[in-house]
Amino acid sequence: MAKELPKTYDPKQVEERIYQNWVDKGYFHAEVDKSKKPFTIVIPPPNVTGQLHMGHALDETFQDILIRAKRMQGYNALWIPGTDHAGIATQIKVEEDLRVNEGLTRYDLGREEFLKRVWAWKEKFGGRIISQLKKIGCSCDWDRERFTMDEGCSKAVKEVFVNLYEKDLIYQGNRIINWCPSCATALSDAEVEYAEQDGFFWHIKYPFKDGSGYLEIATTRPETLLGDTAVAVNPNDERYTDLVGKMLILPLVGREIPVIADDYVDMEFGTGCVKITPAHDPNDFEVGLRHNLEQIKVLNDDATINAYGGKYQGMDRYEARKAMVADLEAEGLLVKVVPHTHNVGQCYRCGTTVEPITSKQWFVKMEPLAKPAAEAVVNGDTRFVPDRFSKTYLHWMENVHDWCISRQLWWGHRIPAYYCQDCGETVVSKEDVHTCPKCGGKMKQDEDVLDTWFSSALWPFSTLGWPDKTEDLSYFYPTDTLVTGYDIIFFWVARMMFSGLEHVGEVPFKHVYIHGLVRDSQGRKMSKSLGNGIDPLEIIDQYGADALRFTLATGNSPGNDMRFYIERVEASRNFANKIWNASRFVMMNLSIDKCALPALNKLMPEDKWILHAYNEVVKEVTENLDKYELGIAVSKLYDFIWDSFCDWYIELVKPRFFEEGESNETAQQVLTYVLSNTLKLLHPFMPFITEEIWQALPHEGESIMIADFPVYDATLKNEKAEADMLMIMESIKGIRNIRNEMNVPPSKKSTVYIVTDNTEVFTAGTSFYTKLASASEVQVQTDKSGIPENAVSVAVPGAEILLPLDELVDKEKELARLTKEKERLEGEIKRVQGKLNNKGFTDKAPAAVVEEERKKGEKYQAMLETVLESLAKLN
RNA sequence: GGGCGCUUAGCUCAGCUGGGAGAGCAUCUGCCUUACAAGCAGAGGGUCAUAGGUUCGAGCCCUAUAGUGCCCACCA
Repeated sequence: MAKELPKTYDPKQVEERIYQNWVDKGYFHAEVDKSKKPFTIVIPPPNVTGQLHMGHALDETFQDILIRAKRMQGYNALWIPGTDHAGIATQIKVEEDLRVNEGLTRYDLGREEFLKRVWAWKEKFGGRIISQLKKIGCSCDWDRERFTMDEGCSKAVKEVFVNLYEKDLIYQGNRIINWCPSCATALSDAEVEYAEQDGFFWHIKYPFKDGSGYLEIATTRPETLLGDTAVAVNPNDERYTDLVGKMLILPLVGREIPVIADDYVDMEFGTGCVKITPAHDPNDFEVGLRHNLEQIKVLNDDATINAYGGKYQGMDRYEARKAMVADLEAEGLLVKVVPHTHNVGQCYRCGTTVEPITSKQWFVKMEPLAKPAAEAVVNGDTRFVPDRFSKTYLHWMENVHDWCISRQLWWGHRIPAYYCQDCGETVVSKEDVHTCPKCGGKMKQDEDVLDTWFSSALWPFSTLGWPDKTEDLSYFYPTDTLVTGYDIIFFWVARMMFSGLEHVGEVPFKHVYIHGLVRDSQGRKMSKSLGNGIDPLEIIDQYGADALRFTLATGNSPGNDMRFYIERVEASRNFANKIWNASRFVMMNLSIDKCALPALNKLMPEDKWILHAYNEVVKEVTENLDKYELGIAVSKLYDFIWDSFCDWYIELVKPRFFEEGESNETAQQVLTYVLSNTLKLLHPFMPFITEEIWQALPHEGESIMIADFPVYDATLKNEKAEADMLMIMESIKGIRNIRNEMNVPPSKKSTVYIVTDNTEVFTAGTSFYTKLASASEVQVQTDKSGIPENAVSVAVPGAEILLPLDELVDKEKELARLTKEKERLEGEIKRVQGKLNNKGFTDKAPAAVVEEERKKGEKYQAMLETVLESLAKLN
């Protein structure tokens, strides 16, 4: 029966085989089963732009931990995998690829051909991502793999669009939007990132038409002057009240524009006069609406000056800026140039400075949708972990603007709106519309596609079959936990929330577990440009998926960023190896073929202790998992396995393997039971190694991943055994400590005398002293008769231990050691006495706490007396 | 300008509802003890950012300050 395993754990021999077996057996697959409670997670679908990075590995590790734990706990656990078409991001990638490899643009290929290329890209990288997820160990239901542009998702997108349009929650309008000149598309507010930039304030004279002087305005974007249709001042600004209504001559252009009064102008800022360019500034756009000003668009889609620009036509925006400033200066209209740093909006995909531009786009009316979405978090239908992110979420929900959803791209869901070529009629429909219902003319579909997040927003229910009323949907929805990073709360979480509520009538998930970013060893964000990214696949290749997962799960608390560096992975790999070797030890001593607890009355003290400790870990880990304290749970398992099980229990139990009989067999049973069940607890975190070992141990069932998660067992609770063993372990440590400090080599054995009132406990521990504390012989007695005078004494809780090490003892060292110990104990006693003498403490603190202190005081006092006695003897 | 974090051992970080400061790595000492040198047994190292406050008791709760990071915001 005894089995031999290799000396070190080699993940490469194990992971692929095990994963394939799980897949073959269909363990990942979930079907509606009303006899079980569902537990559902939908994956944040990775973009098909490229490959997985460490952030994904973190995200997916957390999800797999949760889903595996729940599956073992008897839930019908479903984890839906998939990928996201990632509109702009993917299109940029493919265009780049096209440019580099073929020297072509998408226009060279044409829409249809270009889309073929993107689909090919999607097949390649989407497939790669899925295989990477598998390498991490993700237990996704691969039969349910989805893509945000597959048939089902497309159906859901159309349904939602038409639905919202009919409810008047989607509208088409000519409004100011963020325009990326490089991507040549509109962007939503969320897709613009603001970065501080050094720029200038150009102070420019705007002369009055009647020749009576000028107004001085300051601008950071002089080129927009071409589109000015007014200059505004604050109505309460006494400097300018008389001038409101007068006409100015727009420099360089010669057009007449009025001076208007509007509250928006801050009198304190700049000159108090603001040029108004309704077509190119969001504020000015609003002012323009209030004052009925003309919108003059002066930029083309590529940010060059359009026909309105006269001599500047065709120039790039910055080129035009330069030329215009020079011309203004030549005309004596430039007053001064002042350096100025300000926030400039940039495209979140390509980094190009965006231009606010009025444009005809599609929008989602947010206010009616945001309200219930905010409410659902306020009333706790959906809870953020950690809670502080609900504030971030709510602030966004309460201040959100209408969502610009149309994109001038080719890759994405085509907007289901059709326009009549003849009469201009607009029809929004789920089905293709070819002829105009009004005039019978030819219809043409809108050229634009939807924001990629429009389809991501439907993910929790589009993946379950919505809009059809499927059984899946009614059983698995709402999903239980969404796991994602704080960086996409606005992009994604918020939008899923209002979408789920609006279209399904229920929140999309009950909990949102938010994690932070994975940073490099210096705390920098991992990025391509810095070249500091670490590829999770390389880590897996080198150290194994379990080591990677353990590293990501440990030392990490919800919502906080973490640093990733190789030393941590090594420590995790070492832990895996530790488990491996402990298991080797168990197996090489194994003659039983069943994993079961022995009768309680056969248990030795150390058995009772380890079972008690194991049982406590079961309880704590379960609680930690329920509270999403994954980092705490996994570190408790680490401590239990390494410290309690390996360093103590295995060592304590070794003597029993030198003899045949019941004690030997009991030890085997306890070892097997504790190891096997601890592996179950650890399985969600380290699925591969736990499976590999579990399979090699006596077990029932096909796989650890479908075994029952351990539950707390009240019969194993044994505080007396715990206290007794702690005393024994303390005394072993005490002896080892002394020998260490005296530099006694382990080969030099000595007799150990234990003086105690508690002879029963310490006698039970006799065999441990020979094995673990280099004792040649152990005497347990209640007094000091027969013990050599000059034995070294060590005080431990419950006993005094004496070691006749006379010839080895360095008097000076021993004196120093005892003095230090005396001081330590005196300090402890002082602290405890201070507390106990404090009436406030004894009166107000819980009785149990007071009692505990009292016991400690007694223990320390006894130990101190022992030390004092030894000191006296030494002097 | 608002909001939210963080500041604990040399480094990276845990520390759950307030009750004797922890881990990993690094350093030092001694060990190839028949599971493991990717290991074993030990040691050193912290005024828990600062100042107040609440409490019998504060790393933890409250207030302020400093440093640092992130998010949001239409001052041209």
